[in-house]
Amino acid sequence: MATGHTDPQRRERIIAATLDLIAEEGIARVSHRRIATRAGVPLGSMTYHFSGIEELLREAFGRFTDHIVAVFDAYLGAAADRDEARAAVADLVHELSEGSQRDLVLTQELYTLAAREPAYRELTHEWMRRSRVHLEKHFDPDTARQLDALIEGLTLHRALAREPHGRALTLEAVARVTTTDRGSH
Amino acid sequence: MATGHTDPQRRERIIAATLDLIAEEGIARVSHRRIATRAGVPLGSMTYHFSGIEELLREAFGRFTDHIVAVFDAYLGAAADRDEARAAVADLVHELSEGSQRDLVLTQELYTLAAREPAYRELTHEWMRRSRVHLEKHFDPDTARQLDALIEGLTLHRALAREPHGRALTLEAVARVTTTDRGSH
DNA sequence: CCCTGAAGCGTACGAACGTACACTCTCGCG
DNA sequence: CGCGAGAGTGTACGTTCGTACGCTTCAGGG
Repeated sequence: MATGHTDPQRRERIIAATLDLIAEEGIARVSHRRIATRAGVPLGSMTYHFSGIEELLREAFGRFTDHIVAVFDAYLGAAADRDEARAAVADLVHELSEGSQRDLVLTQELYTLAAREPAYRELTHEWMRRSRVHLEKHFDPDTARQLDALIEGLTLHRALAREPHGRALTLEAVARVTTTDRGSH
Repeated sequence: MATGHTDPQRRERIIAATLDLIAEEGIARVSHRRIATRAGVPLGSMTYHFSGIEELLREAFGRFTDHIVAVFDAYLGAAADRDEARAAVADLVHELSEGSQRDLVLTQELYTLAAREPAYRELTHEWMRRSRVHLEKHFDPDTARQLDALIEGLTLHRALAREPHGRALTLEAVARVTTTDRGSH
């Protein structure tokens, strides 16, 4: 076609198509051609806008963490006190584990990359940092850290379990971790 | 070469090479040829022993879960009472998060597959079931479920964190989740 | 109105891929 | 000893891949 026109949306559409493809078919099936077809752009656009698949993946997961951090912000930012924060955490866990399959899959893909390549760990660090900022508004730093890990585990197990646990169990776990005084054993 | 001899170790070596390759380079870079080179077997062996990459992956991750469940058994099976169980859980979290990079990466790869394809979820179900069997020897079922999720989250966050938390924090989180009586908030 | 530089595209090439299948080799039976 | 059967292999085919690069198109200056 060669429109000769600058098209600033082109990059974004390619990135969106990349995330869709990864979510549906996995990193293993990502290729320039498949992304181009999905995005409705010519193959030549791929190398024109991105130096290679690696750069494309980094950008795509950058967009994804922006999105997922926004979800965290939406749920945790509104909480006014501890109890609201606890409820928000439970809502978040249930949203992430039974909401769009897309976010769940992309999260796992990102963790997989992060587990192997430090470059992607920057993204997960930022994500963890941002979620802790919210949690530390209501809980001390150690508790926030534990709670953050608990959110991760509950979300994953709930998403993968044959019979996902109910909201009551989520809330109980959150309450236990955020209860700072000593109980007997 | 065509030795004409049955070689029962051949399959196992291929599976081991597959796991090594996945751990080091990721699912995206798995191919018959690369596995064959790594395993020191001719290309023709690949299709002779396995109907295709899919079957190979299923078998490989089956071996991996056998291994990882054995690690769970080793840590949790020996605990004689609640406090030993708590300590074992902490040991397990720290072993998984700072032990071999290999197990960590393979775990994430498996979760990624499980998040997208139900077939792989069978493997994670069995894994979760087995770990709960151990935990339920010392804790009630709801607590075991929460603790199992906590283990997952603590392990992952510890493995990916810029500054991993110490054992004290792990133990505190475990204690909180396994403390069954009510504390004030 | 023409010219030019930037923006963007189509295509071709070499490498790597999965798979099929004709083939070689050895063991054990007769 | 000879030979059939089955285990295991080498190779060749069609496909798909990433990438390079010459080409087309058009906005804006002269």
